[in-house]
Amino acid sequence: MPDLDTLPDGPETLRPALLAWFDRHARDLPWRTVDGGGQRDPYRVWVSEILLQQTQVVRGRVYFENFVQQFPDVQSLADAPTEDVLKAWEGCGYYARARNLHKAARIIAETQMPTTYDGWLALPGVGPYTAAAISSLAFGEARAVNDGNVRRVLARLYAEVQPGEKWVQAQADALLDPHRPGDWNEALMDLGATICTPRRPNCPACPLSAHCVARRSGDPAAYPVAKKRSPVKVVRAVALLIGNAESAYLEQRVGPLLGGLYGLPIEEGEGALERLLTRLSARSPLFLGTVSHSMTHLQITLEVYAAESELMGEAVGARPLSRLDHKALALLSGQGQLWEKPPHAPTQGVECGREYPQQE
DNA sequence: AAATCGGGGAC
DNA sequence: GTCCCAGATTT
Repeated sequence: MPDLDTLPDGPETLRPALLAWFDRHARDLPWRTVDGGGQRDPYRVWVSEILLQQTQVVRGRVYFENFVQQFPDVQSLADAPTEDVLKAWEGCGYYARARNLHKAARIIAETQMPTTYDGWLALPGVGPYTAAAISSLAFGEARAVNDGNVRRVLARLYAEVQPGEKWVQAQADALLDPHRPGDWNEALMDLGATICTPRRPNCPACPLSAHCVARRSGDPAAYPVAKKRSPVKVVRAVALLIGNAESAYLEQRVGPLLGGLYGLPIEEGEGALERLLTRLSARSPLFLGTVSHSMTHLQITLEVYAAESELMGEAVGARPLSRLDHKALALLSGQGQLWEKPPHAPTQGVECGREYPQQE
């Protein structure tokens, strides 16, 4: 016969414990507002869930407030140009979220808004987590979410060192309170975000501490083990600035990386500067400096040159730009000396800098 | 199953 | 520097 003292406690024990805590400590967040009938606006729930993918709440909140003010409903979003949506997303990262959100809005405007998990899952940018979140939070469907918070909380609750996706979903499904699915999902996520944190969980404040196997083990932060990461790729590229920090020649990027955003013309590899000059009919390049930009899987070093060309610049502020391009443009704002070549260029050991003509 | 896709918070 | 963040999509 198994030792009952070491068995994890069941749903009947855990549900009331966590929900009672949630009723008192739920975070006050703008997408949680309800109407007179106690219902949430599915559009606001949807927008928030897309914004919060891999984005911390404090940060997503700022973008959410601005986004729903500019696009208060599905129709206004569907009617907007993609570029306006990207501009509202500027600086938030993972821009495929904005592109897919906009694409889905146009699909909804042409058909109707889904009301079920399966319906939401069929839309671009909506995966298993987001479909479960929207269907439970806005429509009361009994679907258990599986995000980073849920994974960590359940891994500790059951002392599972390497919780797989299937395992987490199975535990989440079993624990979900079918009477309050939305509240249960948010309770688990609030707990993970405020109490059961990655580095130093605040176990004394946790409503589940008496039931947590990882805490009983003495080192709850050891669960789960960190996921392996692929090595960061190092990239070197050259950018050309025609114009100045306020008005410059920009290109719209294509492809998955920063796709849809605008930025300085860029080339990679051998002869990058020469190819840029030829492609843009530019001349008299002057080295402005380098900017380094780190992303999760990329470490980009950009050598920025200023050059002259007949190409017309445009107002930089009107376009959506990545942080990388804002850094590159900032070289022209607070610059000191400019160089014909990078100071570290191995061609000669003598510095050959010269003053750049003052811009008026 | 593993890579790719941003940028920043917290340590 | 590390790991992580209300993940989804592509390879």
